[in-house]
Amino acid sequence: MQLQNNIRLTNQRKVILEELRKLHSHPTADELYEVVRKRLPHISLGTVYRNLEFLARKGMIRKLEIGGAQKRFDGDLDIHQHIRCTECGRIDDLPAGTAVPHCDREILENTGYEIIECSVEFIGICPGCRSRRTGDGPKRNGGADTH
Amino acid sequence: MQLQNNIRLTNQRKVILEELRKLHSHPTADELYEVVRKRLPHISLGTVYRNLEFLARKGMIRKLEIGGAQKRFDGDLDIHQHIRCTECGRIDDLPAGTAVPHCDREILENTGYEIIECSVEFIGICPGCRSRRTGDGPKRNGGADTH
DNA sequence: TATAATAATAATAATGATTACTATTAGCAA
DNA sequence: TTGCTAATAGTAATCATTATTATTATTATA
Repeated sequence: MQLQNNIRLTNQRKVILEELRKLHSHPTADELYEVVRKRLPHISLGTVYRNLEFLARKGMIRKLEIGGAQKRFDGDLDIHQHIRCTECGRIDDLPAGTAVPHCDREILENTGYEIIECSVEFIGICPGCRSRRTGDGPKRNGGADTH
Repeated sequence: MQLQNNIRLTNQRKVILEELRKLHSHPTADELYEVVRKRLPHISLGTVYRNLEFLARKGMIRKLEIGGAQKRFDGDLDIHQHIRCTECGRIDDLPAGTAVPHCDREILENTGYEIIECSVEFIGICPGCRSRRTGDGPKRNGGADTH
């Protein structure tokens, strides 16, 4: 069995893909590594990095084109935008159609760029961090979950 | 003379701010370091990093909330969006009003986030890289400059 | 099924960007 | 001027990611 032509199905690759698709937290490579390690205790972090890049290149997962110190990945291929918390780095999905940029095609063409994608990212403070600042809410990662 | 209350005006800080404001290339810390070094040959890279963070925190420059491996800074405080080349990392400005996202305020409020800003980033391939791929154009960083 | 070709792996080293540390210097208020 | 202290230069440390390499596992084919 193969994932598709020319793609070897290693157990590591299968588990990485399965676990990423289960999560809705847009994990970094090391976050996913910790999850995958519960099923494959001897997997190496490099394997997680390599497969995330590989799967993204094959179009099977999304590598998020957003800010922040670490790369983040998304198993959900449906078009949707994100909102990121500046305090804790948490990323939530926005429902499809929430933020549709008005792209003036002519002006874009005037820049000479060949457009590949448009990324709309909202930046704010998540419910968890907001209540943590006032001290009366959930202590960690509490609050809204758009899933 | 001070930049404003509680802000010491060191020569390094002054030069960093001046040079960043002159540039329209959204430089990384090390790119700006190379420029500043021409005026202050003994300045340290750490000083550039520290002051860029400092000036951004004071609202005197913008730290760009966009993708890519390195942080980038902008001396232009006017609201405008960017377009980034996936091949060379070059970032150009889009004219104000080019990409105005349709933000459904209600839906955003439903996520519970306190919105700080909305970043619209177009991702594509710049004219320089496009012609480099076909081999008939400018060899480095040629092409559109929206300034 | 056995075998060969080679892609993928684990472990580790190396790299690149950024931050932290520390003794010294310099900006600014009195 | 003097003193307080933030800022600096130089360097080390950290963090995320990529590269290296010997070994293992997957797949195509005999």
